[in-house]
Amino acid sequence: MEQYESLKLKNQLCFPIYLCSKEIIRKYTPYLNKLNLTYTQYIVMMYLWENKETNVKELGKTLLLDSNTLTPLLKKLEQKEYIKRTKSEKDERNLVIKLTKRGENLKEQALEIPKQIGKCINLEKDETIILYKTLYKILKNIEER
Amino acid sequence: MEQYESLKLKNQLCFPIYLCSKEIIRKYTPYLNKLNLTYTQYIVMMYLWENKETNVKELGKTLLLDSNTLTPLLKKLEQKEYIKRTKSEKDERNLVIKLTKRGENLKEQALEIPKQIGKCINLEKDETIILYKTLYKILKNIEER
DNA sequence: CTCCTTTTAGTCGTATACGATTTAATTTTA
DNA sequence: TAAAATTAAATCGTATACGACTAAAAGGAG
Repeated sequence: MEQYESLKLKNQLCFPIYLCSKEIIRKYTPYLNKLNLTYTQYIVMMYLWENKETNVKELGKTLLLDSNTLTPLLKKLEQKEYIKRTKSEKDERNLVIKLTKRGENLKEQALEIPKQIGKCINLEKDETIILYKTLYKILKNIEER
Repeated sequence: MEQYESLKLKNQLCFPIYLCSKEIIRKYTPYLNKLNLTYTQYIVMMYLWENKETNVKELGKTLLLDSNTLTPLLKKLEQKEYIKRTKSEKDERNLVIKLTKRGENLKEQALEIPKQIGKCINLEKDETIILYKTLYKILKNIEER
């Protein structure tokens, strides 16, 4: 066992995670282009398709992103008229983020995407479940320490 | 079963991969700061600690990055005097990338990092192995189609 | 040998990602 | 209730990440 074994790329766990993240997102790109969305914009839209209304703080807590990333991204989504950004009346520090009709309608077109990506990733059902569980375990472990 | 179930964030596989990538890299950051490296610079250094000499093409093939990302990154590593960039004499299209003594020495300090990150991720041995295999399977599947 | 193609880096524009700081609104506390 | 502390979003600077394009060098066919 060599002294620097632990520093070899093939022994890193984060490296294939980093690669998978990049490469899967690359696979999303042609489908997302059709909807005029980037991957990060897409997961914001997903959150809104589920929740209808949110704010920067809440969204950031789910996506693990901060206002420094979200503010410009949300402005872009507003430009595309997929969302509306308005100050909350109850608490003007809060920004209310809502889907527009157009943003809501996009959901229909998006339905094709998970199918296509699933085909690309092409794992067995049980592999997928284990992977999924392990990833969320890592996230839980990391946030703890 | 709801019609839009497949578009919920909790049913996405890429989403936790994307989160894990970001969050693990966030954990790396304080350790990498001590070495004055970013995560991407770190994996470039890892490649060089293993291979001593490379070029943009070869490096990009391993890290799945292109010259548009690597060129500025390598220039920064050269500024820090961790690497040297020189045109190949045999083929002037090729850029020879080599460690400096200083870059080589950094390896010693880096040894602590995998230990610390391992503690953070905190998976069982067999979980790690399965995760690792599944991730490389995804990468293989993706590059195929 | 010369033109054409291929290969390798580099450049440019856009979009995250994030640490650090700022601004404005609200809440707490003395 | 006025000052201090907290909170939410925005701003700023730096560093990827990547599609599209450019420039320069090398290789190959006629």
